[in-house]
Amino acid sequence: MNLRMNDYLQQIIADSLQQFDLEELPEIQTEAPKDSSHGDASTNVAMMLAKPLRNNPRAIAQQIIDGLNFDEKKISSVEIAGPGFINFRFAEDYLYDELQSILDAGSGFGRTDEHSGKKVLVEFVSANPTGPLTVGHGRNAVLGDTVARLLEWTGAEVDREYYFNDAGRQMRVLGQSVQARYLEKLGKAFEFPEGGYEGEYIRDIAEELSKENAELSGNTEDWKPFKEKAEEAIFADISNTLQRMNINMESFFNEHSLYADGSIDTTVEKLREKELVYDKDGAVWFKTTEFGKEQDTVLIKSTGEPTYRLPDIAYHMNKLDRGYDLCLDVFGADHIATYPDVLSGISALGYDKEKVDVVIYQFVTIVKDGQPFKMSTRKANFVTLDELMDEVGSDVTRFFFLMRSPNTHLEFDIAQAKEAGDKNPVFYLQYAHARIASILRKAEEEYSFSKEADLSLLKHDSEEGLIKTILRFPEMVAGAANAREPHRLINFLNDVASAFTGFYHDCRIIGVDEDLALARIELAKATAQVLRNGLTILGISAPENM
RNA sequence: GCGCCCGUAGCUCAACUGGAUAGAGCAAUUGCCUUCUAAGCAAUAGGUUUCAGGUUCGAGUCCUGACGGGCGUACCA
Repeated sequence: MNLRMNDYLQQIIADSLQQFDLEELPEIQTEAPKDSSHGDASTNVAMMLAKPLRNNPRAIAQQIIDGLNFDEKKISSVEIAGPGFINFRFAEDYLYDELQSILDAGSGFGRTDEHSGKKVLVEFVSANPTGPLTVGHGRNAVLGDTVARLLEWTGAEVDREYYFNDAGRQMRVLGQSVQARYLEKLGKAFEFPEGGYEGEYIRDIAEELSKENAELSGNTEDWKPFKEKAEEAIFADISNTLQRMNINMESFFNEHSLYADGSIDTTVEKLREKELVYDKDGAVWFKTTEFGKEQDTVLIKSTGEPTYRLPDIAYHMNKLDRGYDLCLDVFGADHIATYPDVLSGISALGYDKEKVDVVIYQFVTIVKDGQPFKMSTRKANFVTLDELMDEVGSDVTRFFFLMRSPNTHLEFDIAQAKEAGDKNPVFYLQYAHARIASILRKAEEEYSFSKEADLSLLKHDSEEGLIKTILRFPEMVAGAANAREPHRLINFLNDVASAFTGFYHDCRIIGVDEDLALARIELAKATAQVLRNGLTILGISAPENM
């Protein structure tokens, strides 16, 4: 069903409900039944009214239908079914009009204006630059980017931001690791740091450095130039990986800037003014018990170093200060603990916590050689996203991370992803698109296109079924955007491809009567358009040939 | 102990936020390329939705309690 039809149905049902003396109108839900023999749309209002009206649902449904005033060009039949559903069937004229509107909207079909005028910031990836992005980061990266794309399609103005911290202990160890490899390279005495980074990329960076500048100090206190070089090289690598995955960040936000501009200090002071902060045992504590937590939380350690919560709070205030109406954070289930504290912090300081939302995804289990594979950047035990993309390309990579609900654990079988064959459901979608493109190329040769297509010739079940399916696209995009669940769109596109295949099977295009052929060509074009638009949202290519 | 997520076909997962007969893909069996792309299609088989209660016209979905798994619960990020 499409959104306009949805609105229309709700309107005429609401009008009919006027006949009952209701204190308040129930929420009118309309939906497309799973089983198309039940019609094209159905509502359950009659059942919901059974209790307040003290009548049986089927009787109420009949009264609602009797009072229904509908346009026969849109609705062809209305009937009661089952326990009290009211089922609507769309008129053919309506389908043809809507099909035409898909063709007219073209690459814009599926866009809605629900969030137009809204500024949204999606923060994701946000891996510290200690090494290349691994398959472990993939779900975050792809999910964040695709949610951003979905929101753009509902009208929002979206910025993508990468948050990082280049000042912590991790980064010091990184610098020292590079330094050690550098000294090793020059044949000098070196000591590899405790818990250092063992990856080959560290040697590469050291190698670079030794070519550029062989005068660096071997003094272990002088690790900073090594850290800087490493950060630069690793960020270049990360940016490159992101670009390969079709991800473009508007900004990189360095946690350090929150110290530099004093926001960290200001945040603590403001919380102290509200008496939400106190000193104990040399540390600074945040009274999270005021917000329902069992314990208070340390904001600044007795060493004087803040815990990550403090900059997190300051960072979110910074985002809201930049005028965003919605700040979305994307992170794995292991980071969930920080989120309530951030909300407590910002709302205590007068910010609207409704403007901060989070997309949480469950862990990815990497399966390699049939076994679960534990990755560690430090121990150089990982599969990078680049390696994966070298094998399967970015389309498959993106698709794999998107095809499951963020809410469930994702099993990523490297071998299966590499097996670029039938096991890869992404090809099913791309294949449907390529097949249509091929048909359209052939049709160019066969038909003159001198007259306008008469869409009302599309009367076959497979034709009407396909039209009804692709019409749901805008509704599906909006639903996936609001739920922040890209996999819904994938499921839908599978339905589209499958409906098209049915049509392809039942209805030939080339070789039939020209008028009918022209109408079917339009339907094929509209289908390709929906597939293309959907794949665009997913950041996946829609090939003309396969 | 407490909190969050999860438990659905042999395997990996859906089920449009409470709807009608729980669906796909792999794997299995059987058929289909002299006609628009067989990376495909058609068909068969596969289920007490972990278990036990409850809420209501109606529960895979909500509530309670078991059982099983993952992640948190740090002066680590």
